Amino acid sequence: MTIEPLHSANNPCDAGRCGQCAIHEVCVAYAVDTAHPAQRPSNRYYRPETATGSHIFWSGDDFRHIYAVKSGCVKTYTVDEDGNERVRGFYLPGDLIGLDAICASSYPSNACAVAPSQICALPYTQLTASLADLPNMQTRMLHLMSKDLFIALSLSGDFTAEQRLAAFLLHLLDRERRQGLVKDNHIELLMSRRDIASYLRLAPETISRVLGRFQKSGWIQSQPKTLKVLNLAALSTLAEPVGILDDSRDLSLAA
Amino acid sequence: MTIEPLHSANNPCDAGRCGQCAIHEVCVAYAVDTAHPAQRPSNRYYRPETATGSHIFWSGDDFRHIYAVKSGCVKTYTVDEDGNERVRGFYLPGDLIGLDAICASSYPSNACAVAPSQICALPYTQLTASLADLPNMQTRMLHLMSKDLFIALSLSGDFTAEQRLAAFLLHLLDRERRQGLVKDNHIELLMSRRDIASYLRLAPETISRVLGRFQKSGWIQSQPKTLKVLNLAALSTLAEPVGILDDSRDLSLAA
DNA sequence: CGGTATATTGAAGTCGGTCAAACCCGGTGG
DNA sequence: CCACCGGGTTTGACCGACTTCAATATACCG
Repeated sequence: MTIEPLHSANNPCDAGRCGQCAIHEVCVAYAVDTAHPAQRPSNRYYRPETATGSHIFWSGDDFRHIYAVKSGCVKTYTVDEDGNERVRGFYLPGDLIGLDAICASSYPSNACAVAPSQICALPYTQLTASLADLPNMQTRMLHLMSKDLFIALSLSGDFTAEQRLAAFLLHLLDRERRQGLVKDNHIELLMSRRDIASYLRLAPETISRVLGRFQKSGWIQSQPKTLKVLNLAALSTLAEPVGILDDSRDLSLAA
Repeated sequence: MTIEPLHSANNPCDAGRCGQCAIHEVCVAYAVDTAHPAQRPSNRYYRPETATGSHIFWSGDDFRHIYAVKSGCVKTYTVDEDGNERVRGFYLPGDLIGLDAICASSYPSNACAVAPSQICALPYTQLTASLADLPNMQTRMLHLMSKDLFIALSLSGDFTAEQRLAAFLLHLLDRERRQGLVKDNHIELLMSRRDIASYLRLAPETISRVLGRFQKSGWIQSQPKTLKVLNLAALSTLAEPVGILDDSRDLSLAA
């Protein structure tokens, strides 16, 4: 179930900034441009770089756009009445933010950059219009939503702290590897321990402890902002029950 | 963000069994027929009733169809190497099964009827073809996937047993109410305690205990296969942090 | 009816959470 | 250059919610 790139070699949009974007081959925003070349320049969705901590939208804001991540990392999160923050998802280059808002009139969560990020805003109405024009893009859209659903369902299971963290690390490694960012199984942790903990339904202390155990076992080399995987097999075995590492499933940039 | 019914009053497909189906107004299968009237009879997707315990597909089966639930209830579940079963979702009339397989070549879970169920099988290729023809249907499809994603993300949070079970019961009540099946806040529990427990990441014993507590508080009247909600407000307050009860979000049949 | 699966109830155990203190590291300013 | 500061991270001790194990009760179905 492979997907062909959405662009053609001599597409007029390539003149714009989109064509130079690292992820344009798999970008839905780029595809929208391709469908509407009359509306050049093709970088009309492009926004200035979003700084760490800046918000893209807030919970309750009117749902108007789907956001495509070009670079960096974004988290979505909710805050309950006691002020507890809960991270619902991390979004890396190629991901779309706001898909869980389509069934509503407003966003169900806040979206905030956890690293300097480049984001494109796609008007939802225009996006759906383009989907009808471009069968390839419709396919890609369904794939992206299916992927998100699959990951959410997989990770929502009842696993040990070790299993969930192992799965998370391997998923990150896989994503970064496909972006060509990985050298020697070296992962860059763009998000804080606290955010990882919240995402995995664990306490930050637990993250520290588990990483400590992994390190003591010689499976990883842990540093605050980066992390090196030394024993992929051990982590894979541990993470297997979570099920998001199945190779037949393309959960990467291109999915 | 309301969606108009997909059928027109004098649609030729109404002659088939689909037109008499209780959920045809919101059924994607019905919409596929509407898009291809030449291929009548319209009930070609219809399958004989699936008995309780019968499987619709198995994990690893080639992904070819999306299944639409017309009546009854289906669960999807995985089994890890230790034989532990984990329920990933319950599917009620109007729901689509297999959306998390779109990004893969095979189904990631087993699907099994937990009550006598009527199921329609939609070939995925034909479904995507129809999506391009019918803007309304594309919208509906995106809504359905968004809804599933939203629910999965919401329920995947780290909540107490009480919160999760309250949210589950209210969600069930809401769904059954919209089907017109609810009389006097009386819920029919088509699935077993064990399945509910697995779905909510709890032990079956915990389900019993919490239901016992709810009953002792006078909030519900609990019976093995049915359940009556006596204090909706109390349950709603409890379930609020889970967030799947937001009225602005149409998570029902029609979403 | 009896037999089996499911549901309930009780007692003991465990994993991860909470709370508190120590540590580390980058940034600031003297 | 170094002392100080403040967030994030790490580590330890204790605690609590849920699980597990075991026994009983109830419902279902031939």
